[in-house]
Amino acid sequence: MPELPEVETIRRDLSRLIIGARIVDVIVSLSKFVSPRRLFEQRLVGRRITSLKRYGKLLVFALDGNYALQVHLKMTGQIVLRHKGKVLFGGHPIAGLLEVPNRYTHLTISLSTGDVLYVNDLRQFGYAKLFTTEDSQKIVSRFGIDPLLPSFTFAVFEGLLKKATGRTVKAFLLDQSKMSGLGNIYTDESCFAASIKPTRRAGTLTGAEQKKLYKNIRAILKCAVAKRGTTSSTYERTYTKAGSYTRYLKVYGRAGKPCQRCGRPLSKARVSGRGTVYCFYCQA
DNA sequence: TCTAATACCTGCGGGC
DNA sequence: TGCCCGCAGGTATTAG
Ligand SMILES: [Zn+2]
Repeated sequence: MPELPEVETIRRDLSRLIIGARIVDVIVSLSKFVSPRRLFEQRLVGRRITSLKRYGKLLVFALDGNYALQVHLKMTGQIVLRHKGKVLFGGHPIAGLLEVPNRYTHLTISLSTGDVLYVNDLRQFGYAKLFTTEDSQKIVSRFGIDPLLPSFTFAVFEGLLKKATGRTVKAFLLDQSKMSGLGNIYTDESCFAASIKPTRRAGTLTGAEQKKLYKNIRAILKCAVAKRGTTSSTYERTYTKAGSYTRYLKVYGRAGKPCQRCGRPLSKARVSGRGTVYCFYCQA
């Protein structure tokens, strides 16, 4: 589900409402969703939320008392904040399911503001893990560079490519230890924009192709963040404005449909274990 | 050490 | 209608 732009959208929406709030109650409905299972509730209650940060696709709630709560939404996770009778919604949309809590709610956190935070996940791949600040920092430091940071220069990108010459471009872009934040949507979109087949080996890219890929990754992610990401649902009776990047998608979800550049039908293949859409003719 | 395949889950839509 | 299959915005872990 959510990739960098969608997680960043959640982070921005939530930050305004939860920073400074204190956790007054915690309910765990699926014990394997959280860690540590035994002490989770006890350690959280009474903490104040001091910041909300994003590392790639991971959200980190910093808490006073030297704790950090890491929440990953994986494929189908959502975060919903009940605020003054309405809900603020982020992550993977489930059509027609706006009530909270619901059968996919695994974690409920009540705040001193009266708001309630729900973490839902249909496929249960996601997690909420509580660490000390130091342990959390250690985990996050192993992540690849965030492609939206100013420090992610072309030289850095080139260096990463050199260390993965044998891998497909798709596998390389999806590898969160190289860069963190790209997922299946934005990987395919970046490859199309750069006219590179996702099946190409990273080591076969020309200098010009490397540059084009780098530029398009940044441009696409920036645009997607500005558009609040890619979401297909509308959100009535909520505070949430839907993500509108959907209408900019050139290949993702368009297999068999005409390529917007050459008009021929887009191809679909399995690359690096993921459904992959590309134009056989426009992408070299 | 590197790369690829598999496991983890539930639900949906298409084909028979 | 119901059953079976493949597929879904991710990533630890395992296997080669
Ligand atoms: Zn084309």
